[in-house]
Amino acid sequence: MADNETPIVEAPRDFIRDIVDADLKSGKHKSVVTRFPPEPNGYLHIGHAKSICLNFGLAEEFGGHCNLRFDDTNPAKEAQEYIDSIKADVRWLGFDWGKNLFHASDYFEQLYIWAEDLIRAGKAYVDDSTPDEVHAMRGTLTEPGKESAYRNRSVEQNLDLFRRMRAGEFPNGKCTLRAKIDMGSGNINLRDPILYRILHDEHPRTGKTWCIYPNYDFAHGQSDSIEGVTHSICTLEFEDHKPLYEWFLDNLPVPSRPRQYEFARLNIGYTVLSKRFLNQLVTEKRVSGWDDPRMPTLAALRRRGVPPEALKDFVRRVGVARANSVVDMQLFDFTVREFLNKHAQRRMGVLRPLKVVIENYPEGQVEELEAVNHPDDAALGTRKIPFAREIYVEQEDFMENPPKKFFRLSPGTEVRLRYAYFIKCREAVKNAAGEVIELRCTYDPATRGGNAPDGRKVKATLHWVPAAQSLPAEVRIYNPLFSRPDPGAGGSDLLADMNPNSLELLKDARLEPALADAKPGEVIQFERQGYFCTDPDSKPGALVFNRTVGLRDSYAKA
RNA sequence: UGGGGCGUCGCCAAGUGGUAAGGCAGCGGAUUUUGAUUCCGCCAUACGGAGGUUCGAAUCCUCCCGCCCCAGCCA
Repeated sequence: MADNETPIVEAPRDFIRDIVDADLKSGKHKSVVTRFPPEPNGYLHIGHAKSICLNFGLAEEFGGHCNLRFDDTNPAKEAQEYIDSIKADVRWLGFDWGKNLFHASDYFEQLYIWAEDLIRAGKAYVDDSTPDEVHAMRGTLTEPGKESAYRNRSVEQNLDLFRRMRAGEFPNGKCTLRAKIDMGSGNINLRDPILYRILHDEHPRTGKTWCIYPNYDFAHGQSDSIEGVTHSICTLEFEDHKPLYEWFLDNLPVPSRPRQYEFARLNIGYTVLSKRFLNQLVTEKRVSGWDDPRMPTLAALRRRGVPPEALKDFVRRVGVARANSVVDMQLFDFTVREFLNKHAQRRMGVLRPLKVVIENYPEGQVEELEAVNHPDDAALGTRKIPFAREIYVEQEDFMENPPKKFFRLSPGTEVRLRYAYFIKCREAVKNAAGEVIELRCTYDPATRGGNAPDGRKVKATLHWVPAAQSLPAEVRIYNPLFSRPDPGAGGSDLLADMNPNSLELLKDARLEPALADAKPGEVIQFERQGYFCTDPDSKPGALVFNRTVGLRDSYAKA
């Protein structure tokens, strides 16, 4: 692409940006501070990309900063592997948290002090109820809860018990620290929420320092406040937690007053964005790993060849709003194709080869034909492709008894071989089973390069590779992981909704020789097929390519 | 039947009292050595429904309908 072709993309507008804009203009805040707060209990997926782009994007657009903060308050589920992958994924997307890397665990001591403050103020108590009792006394959606028998312990006793919880005197589940709010609230989060639970688990960062850990509600808002976060942006399901979020800010001597805003999480047709479920797929080995290219994780999209620029553009096009929605996968495919069409070099690869013998082409002769690397960007140069008597074309480019609108090869028709010659099919050779295994064709030497001096036209141009000089390769085609647009809908089993044909392995593909030099991560268009990149499994002599996305195909659709 | 949200074209999504942006998808057509790309054109008398206020409503009021979230010592 020419350097001067920097696309001018309009800054997105949405209700959150409007709020930030207004807060800055009114002087409520002099700069914006956001945060992306993942829990390191799995890999990031495309839904997180929306949050990352929103939070980091806001900081960039309004000249503030965005913290990367790990919400690591549950050592039972969290691991270093996830911390590492999350950092790699955020960087891959092109965002930089600079010095602003934090962890909820950085604040464990401060949170503990604040918990004691609450106890001293008579606003928190240690509850010895069992988990079952807590559950039973919480009430239901329509009935109020009941107050715990331990609710009115003295401040001294609560302090003593809480300190002993911290000291490790009690086993997991023996007791909890609860806020004393309102067991009759219609908002269940306000029915004396649990603040601390006992967890004798090793924490990825604090090791064995703690055996009591704060819950999300007791950690999140205070962490935002400590960091001076101005706009704490989360998804809709946390809206019910906002009164609690504010209750802590109101009742604790916190250093700043962040405000929470909620937006609708991203959903995409034919896919599931749930860390819990993705974790299950990995654990049960239904996919090859978190980066199996069929997964919606950022690691998988990267491996599949999706450029981060395309992902960001996708998120921009989806927008930010408060209405639950399911975005068409076609929009995602579109953004990927749009970027790749502009940037990917062109090559030829035959996915399902059919041998073609050009009977009037001299035996043993090989010539080099020139091909352009990008039809719209001459600066990307050209390459040579060897042409010989035996070549391969795509099986689907031949039909013995073609329907009306089939422009490709069939007995008697003439087509162009891209960058090469016109060829005419004389005969289809079949095996005992009646399958076409070879085409006998003739070529017109006068059409070298692809144009006929007599001006005659052909209706199709086919891609091809030379038989002897092409490279064998395995090509992996990825289809949606689910066979229905709304997997799991109506309570159906997610596993049962999985697409049995999500992975197609084409082990006999043949690629033009120049593809031996394909660099890892470089995405290339196989003309008339789609965009592909080498997989980490690829080795010289045993090439493996992933299909990032196919080309639009108006013929196949018709 | 408690609390909190949301309902604008097949899918997203602007619009916040002045007479329905845009994108994807779809459909025509032009160009094309990728049935790709590119380019032109078409695509909501209508904003969940019913009333009401107003000169005027998707935008305000009332009632109704539908969908989503909440009863983890998960986040």
